[in-house]
Amino acid sequence: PATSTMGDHGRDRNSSSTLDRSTADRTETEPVRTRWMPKPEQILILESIFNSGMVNPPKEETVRIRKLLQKFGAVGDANVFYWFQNRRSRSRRRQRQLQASLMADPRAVPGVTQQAGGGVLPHEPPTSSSSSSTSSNNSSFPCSSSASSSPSSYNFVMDDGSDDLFSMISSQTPFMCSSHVPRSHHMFAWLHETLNSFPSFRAFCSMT
Amino acid sequence: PATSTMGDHGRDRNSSSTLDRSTADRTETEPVRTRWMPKPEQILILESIFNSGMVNPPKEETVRIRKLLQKFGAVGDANVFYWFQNRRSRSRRRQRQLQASLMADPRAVPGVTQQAGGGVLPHEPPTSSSSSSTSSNNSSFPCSSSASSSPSSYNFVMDDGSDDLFSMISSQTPFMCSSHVPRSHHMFAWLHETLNSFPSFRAFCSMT
DNA sequence: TAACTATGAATGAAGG
DNA sequence: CCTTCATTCATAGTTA
Repeated sequence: PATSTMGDHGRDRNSSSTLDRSTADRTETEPVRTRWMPKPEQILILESIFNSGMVNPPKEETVRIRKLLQKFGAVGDANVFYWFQNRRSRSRRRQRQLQASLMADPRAVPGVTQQAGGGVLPHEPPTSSSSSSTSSNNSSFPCSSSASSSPSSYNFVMDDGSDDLFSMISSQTPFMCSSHVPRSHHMFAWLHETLNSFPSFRAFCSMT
Repeated sequence: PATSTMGDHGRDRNSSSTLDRSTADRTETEPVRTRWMPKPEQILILESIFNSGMVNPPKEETVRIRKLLQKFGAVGDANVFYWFQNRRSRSRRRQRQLQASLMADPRAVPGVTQQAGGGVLPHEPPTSSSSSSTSSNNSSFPCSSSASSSPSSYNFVMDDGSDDLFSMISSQTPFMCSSHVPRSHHMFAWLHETLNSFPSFRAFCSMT
């Protein structure tokens, strides 16, 4: 009872009908629409296909993939479609961000330097040290977008497979968490100054 | 220091085979990517911005905010992005739950009704459910009360121990408004007022 | 120590 | 494609 099987890529009625929450009823025919949770085997397959270069399978291919995945659990065409769409999107964004952060701090090398801090969107390296605000990153990758040649057809991009269940390079860093907690008035001083950089703030202040 | 990975909270939906991407073998070096832990000052700022009405800052603004937060500790754009998204989502959820439980039994409108499992959650401020139209009514900021009246004993003075102030502020009631970029000074109005509840802030301002 | 809570970080599903 | 929402996973911190 999950798997949305919308036959077509396009639309699907499907309104999250916000039904009752809570109460784990024992009732059969559960109305609650739970989302598809791809099983590891399914992810493996999807990931493989994606990394093989088929990042945007046509409908025909999507159906085939779905049938394949179905051997390991219920799944609909839509699920497959969405999966590729999201994978594509997030992969690209991740890539873009990686590039951007790499530009800001060339020191971070692929080896092992990931740490807390997060990134622009998906995962990104820390921000450690005093990275002066130099980053005004732009769109940073010609990427595929330009190739609008064939609609909904193979789009071999050879993503470097930045991440997947298997080639995940564990990166851990000792690193110290600078617990630099500024004194309160220093904070205010700084905050005040910062806020003043907002024209709207100055306007507001002069208004009162 | 093994940090066993056997937690297994939640996870594990009937997965057919024995294979799980999350609880699988973590035999290697600890891949524990520590997650971002916003500092009190950062939370104050984020909360302020959120409560000012900017519940969904555009990318541009997100970067701005990140740079601001960065003064108090390492943080990435993604962290900010996630923070707002979660804040928004959970605020809404609480709202829904509140309303639901309110509909079930209008009589119970306690501020604190600890109950196991299914009760009302901690209070989240009123939210005129998009009553639409005109009246923005209000203006009553949640902070108010104690703070403004008299110097309600804020022993600032101390150079360092004034952190506890932030925890007070951060728990103040917020109000949600439509997810639009207000582009106005509401944000600053709220922030300004909030900050003014800090004697040390006022002192600082009058000093410059 | 285990259960619980709050919340950061993903990711499935849509809307535009 | 992009952005947003809802749900889920994972964990630092707290509590009994």
